[in-house]
Amino acid sequence: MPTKTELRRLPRQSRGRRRVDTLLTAAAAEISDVGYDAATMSSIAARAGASIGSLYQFFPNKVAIVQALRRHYCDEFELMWAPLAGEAKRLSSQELVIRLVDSTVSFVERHPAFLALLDAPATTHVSPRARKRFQQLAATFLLARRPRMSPQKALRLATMMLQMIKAMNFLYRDLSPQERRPYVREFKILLHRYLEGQVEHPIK
Amino acid sequence: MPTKTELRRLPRQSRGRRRVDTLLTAAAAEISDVGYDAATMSSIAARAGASIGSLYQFFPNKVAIVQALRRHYCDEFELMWAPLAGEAKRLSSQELVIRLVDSTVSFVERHPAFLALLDAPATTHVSPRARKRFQQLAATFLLARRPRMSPQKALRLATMMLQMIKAMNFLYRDLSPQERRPYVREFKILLHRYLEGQVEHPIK
DNA sequence: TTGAAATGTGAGTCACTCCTCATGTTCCCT
DNA sequence: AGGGAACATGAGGAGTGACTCACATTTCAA
Repeated sequence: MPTKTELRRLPRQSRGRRRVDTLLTAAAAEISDVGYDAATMSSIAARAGASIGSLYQFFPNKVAIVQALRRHYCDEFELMWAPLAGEAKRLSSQELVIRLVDSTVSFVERHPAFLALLDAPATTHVSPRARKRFQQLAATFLLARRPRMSPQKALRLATMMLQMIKAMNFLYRDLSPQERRPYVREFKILLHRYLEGQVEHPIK
Repeated sequence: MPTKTELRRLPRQSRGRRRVDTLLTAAAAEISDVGYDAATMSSIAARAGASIGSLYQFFPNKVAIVQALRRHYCDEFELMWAPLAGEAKRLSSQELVIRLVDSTVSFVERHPAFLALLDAPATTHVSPRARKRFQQLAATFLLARRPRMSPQKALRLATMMLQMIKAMNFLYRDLSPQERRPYVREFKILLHRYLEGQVEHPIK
């Protein structure tokens, strides 16, 4: 049976809400500093200025913390990208790509722990349902620009697009700051060329 | 200081060489079955029909095992791709892409542990030197086809290409067998369109 | 044959980290 | 004011898994 990863208890007082917030912030900082494996429950609690017991008041285990973080990230991404769905029909293909890539870069700059979580074990991933919803969101961008495309194809392209963005995140994390710019540009070109491709492709 | 990850002792007898071989095979099987984290030194030794002590005769720690595996994989990849360097000038862009992608797919089919290691911690990665050599190899393919390209650009394109192939591996691992084919095709198209792109690109 | 080097063994040590719990403190409602 | 619920604390239980070591067995060259 899978591990329970919901909050153990929902905070009821503002003190509790502040605690949960502080704990998640500390967890993100710790994970970004030392990585998922080396981030221990004690170190997270200590960093938040809380006791171990306090941490366990709200989070039943380590996975629950990471999943809460990921849910936050998911929400922020959707908030960030939601407007694009409406604008997509007015945007050119390259403008869409630029928006998607640049917003992602600014996101990972704001959330270094997101990059550190790129190779955390699969047990910490968000639910397949949430993944699907995310893909659907990306698919709407493509469908808005080309309404005649089949939903299946839109979903396939969206999956590819998201995978490319994930690949960019990996590279972004591992490159030195001055190498990043040119590669980000390269990813825009790559995505644009891929999405732009119109003619029937010769590869069987 | 970083962990020592060389072999603790080089096997001197054929018995020893067999052991090392068996241990590495068992490690790959175990990692592919349960993942890097859950694969314990005891479980690996047991799977190889050896004792813990025997395992530690040759490998000083867990990281050393994974690095030995990765070195094997590296060698096989280079062996597999080396011929392409010579043929590249005769191959069309799409033929090159097809060869690269198909050989990678057959590789990961033969070595499921390679996929399982995709999100093992960075401490288990091969040395930056080995990485660089690999990128250089990929760069020669591109240079062979377009000798007028600057080495810097070739290296940048090679890095992108390898990153795409890595992204494909992630997707390949996470997809169901019947979903894989169409996505592999999609990656060929993506790579081809990216490498084929000739005109100055409008993205700043 | 023989002895030194190579290899094999597995119970035990050690360090570490997740998580519980009994008890204390703060908050808030009536 | 008072009492119950929410929150805080940190020592310790419990389990795990990497790694050691003293000793046994096998190999092989001289």
